[in-house]
Amino acid sequence: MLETSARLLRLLSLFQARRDWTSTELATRLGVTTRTIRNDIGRLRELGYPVDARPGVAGGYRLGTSSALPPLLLDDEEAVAVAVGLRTAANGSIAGIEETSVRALAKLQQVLPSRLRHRVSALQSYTLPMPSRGPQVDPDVLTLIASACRDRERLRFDYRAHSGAASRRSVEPYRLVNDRRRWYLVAWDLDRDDWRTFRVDRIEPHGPTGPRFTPRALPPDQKITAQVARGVGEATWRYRARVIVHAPAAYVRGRLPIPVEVDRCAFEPGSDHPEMLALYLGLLDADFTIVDSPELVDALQNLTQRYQRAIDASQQTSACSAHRSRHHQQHESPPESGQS
Amino acid sequence: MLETSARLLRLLSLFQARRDWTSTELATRLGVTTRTIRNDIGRLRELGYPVDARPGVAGGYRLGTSSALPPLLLDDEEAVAVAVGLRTAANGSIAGIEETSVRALAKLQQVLPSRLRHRVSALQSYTLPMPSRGPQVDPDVLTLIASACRDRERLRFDYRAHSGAASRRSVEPYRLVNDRRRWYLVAWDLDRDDWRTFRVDRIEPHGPTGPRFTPRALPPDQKITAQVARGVGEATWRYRARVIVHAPAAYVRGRLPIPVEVDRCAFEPGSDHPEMLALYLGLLDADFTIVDSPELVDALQNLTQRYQRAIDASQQTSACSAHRSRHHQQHESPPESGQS
DNA sequence: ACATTAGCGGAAAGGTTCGTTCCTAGATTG
DNA sequence: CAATCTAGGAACGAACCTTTCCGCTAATGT
Repeated sequence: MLETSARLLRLLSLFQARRDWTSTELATRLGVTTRTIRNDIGRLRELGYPVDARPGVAGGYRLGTSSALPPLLLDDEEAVAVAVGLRTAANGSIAGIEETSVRALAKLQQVLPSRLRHRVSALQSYTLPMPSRGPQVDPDVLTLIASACRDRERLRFDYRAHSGAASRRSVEPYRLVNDRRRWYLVAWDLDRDDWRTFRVDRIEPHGPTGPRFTPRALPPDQKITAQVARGVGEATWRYRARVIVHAPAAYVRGRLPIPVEVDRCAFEPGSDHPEMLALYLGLLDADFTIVDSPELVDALQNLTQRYQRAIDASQQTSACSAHRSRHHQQHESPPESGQS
Repeated sequence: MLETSARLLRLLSLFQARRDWTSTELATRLGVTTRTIRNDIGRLRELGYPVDARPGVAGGYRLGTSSALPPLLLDDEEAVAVAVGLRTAANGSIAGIEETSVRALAKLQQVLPSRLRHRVSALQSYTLPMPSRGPQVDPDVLTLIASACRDRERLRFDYRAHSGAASRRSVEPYRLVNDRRRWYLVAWDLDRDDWRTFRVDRIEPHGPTGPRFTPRALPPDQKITAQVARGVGEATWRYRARVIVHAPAAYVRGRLPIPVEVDRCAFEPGSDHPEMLALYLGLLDADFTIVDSPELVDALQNLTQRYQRAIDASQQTSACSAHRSRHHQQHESPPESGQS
């Protein structure tokens, strides 16, 4: 009866690759009678996957939308696309689905053939994704931790504390929490015998995941719950400005996919950081005026000055080598404006 | 023996939800004997899904990575995350996988329960995604066209020509081609009786897809092939600059996830538009010098001036109403710097 | 070293299911 | 009206599935 199961899977796959199939097409492709196909269709329906059928010369079978998602059968390229999409989503390009993306990514990563895994990381390294302030989180580390949480496996890593000192930790990972661009791991620290919260960007995993553990009761209070309650779809921004753009509303709407009040050209974009906002506004390719947002004005001033310095320095084109030596000198010391 | 097929599917699902399972766990969950589980594991292996098994007290079963991707069994939230991720990927946040993302999206969209579809679009509307120059393409339109191509169904839409005049078209869609941020549809125009290329952002679909058609031979020359040959993973940027950042390489690497030559702090970021590059550099929060890239210098100058104007206008805070009237006046006319 | 836990797989029994070959009926399109 | 599809019942022989036993091997922890 292995044949039957395989055939059902292939049927689902075919229905996802193309929408309409006649029973004769399916029969020849799977090497069985049309009667068997008919039986299989019945089986699929019994399994909960509704198959629409239409008689007549333009008829055929078609997989309908069920209440539950059928198994997805992806080919190599599509799998890579999904993985890459999830990684960028996990990185915070859309507010509210980071955690879920990481979970799905952990699921996919575990069954992803290694050759595809290489393609995913290769693709990502060529990417200049969502600009972000603050340190980047390695998606591999993220999925590793997510898997460990899911499978309840101990985790060992080096942790750079705020002070800069590194320490080796051994924890039981429980939750991965996302706040704007930052990721936190809530875990039971085995050495300290207490709950700790770690910043994921400071975690450097060490060795394979350890043995499985039996979960403890999570602390009831915690801001974990608050974080989780933030929920899907609730976009909250840290900064919000009111801006008037000197261009038709339709023009603005065409460039920024956010709701803009018509015939006003005034809108209130939000962002996690005023500098980000400034950059978005720069993309509008239209003049604008800021209403009541001193942070944004500051950010603009900051950027303008920095750009001006870059322009001045670059005008003297032969300055290349000189600058290079100057930078070498700076190399060991942190930049003037450190990360927040 | 529908039971058996359903059980295999559930087994796969369980293996994706958690990694390790003992046969007793699986047996109680599925309501069968452990011997049956053992048989099922054998079946899975015969189907090509390798199941690792380890004896002993810490042992159990675990789905290994096969050469082919097993069917993905996602829950609601994960499905939404995948859909959203694919949409952003299709929108061009990563070079080279746009077409594939749209294909996968079409596949997913067709089997996605309607309640999830709503959640996806709801989430997207809260998004301020990849900043982009040029008009945005509606992902719904994109997937609709992709489905029509795949299923060989006629398509009817209103098309805004470059001149602004709208016309109703009826076509046989063949290929969806992506060039940087733009999407093109290669189709056979039924009214003109010839091949035409349409810009997707100017397409407004009309009514459901029409009857199926038998495919014609695609023109052999065409730049279609060249576009397709661009292939996955080959990241080509339109502009490329050489920049020296006055900060440690580690600092830069932490903020931009791209390869940076160590101890040089010089790197060559690429982007589709010099202005984009300028904005990315602005996010580094460190001074930089441009080597040999006049376009980038121009872009910087452009931005600086625009920001300066915004700052000047915003300093006089009471200018709000004055500007508002000025903008009203401009409202019907396009902005000075139109879209390219 | 020993007990415990887990997977491995053969054999046999019994009931069920499968795929096929027929056939007729109903719906839709052109 | 003819062609083209799906729908589904009947019957038959072969194949398959689940279960119950059983002894075996391999890893782990005390």
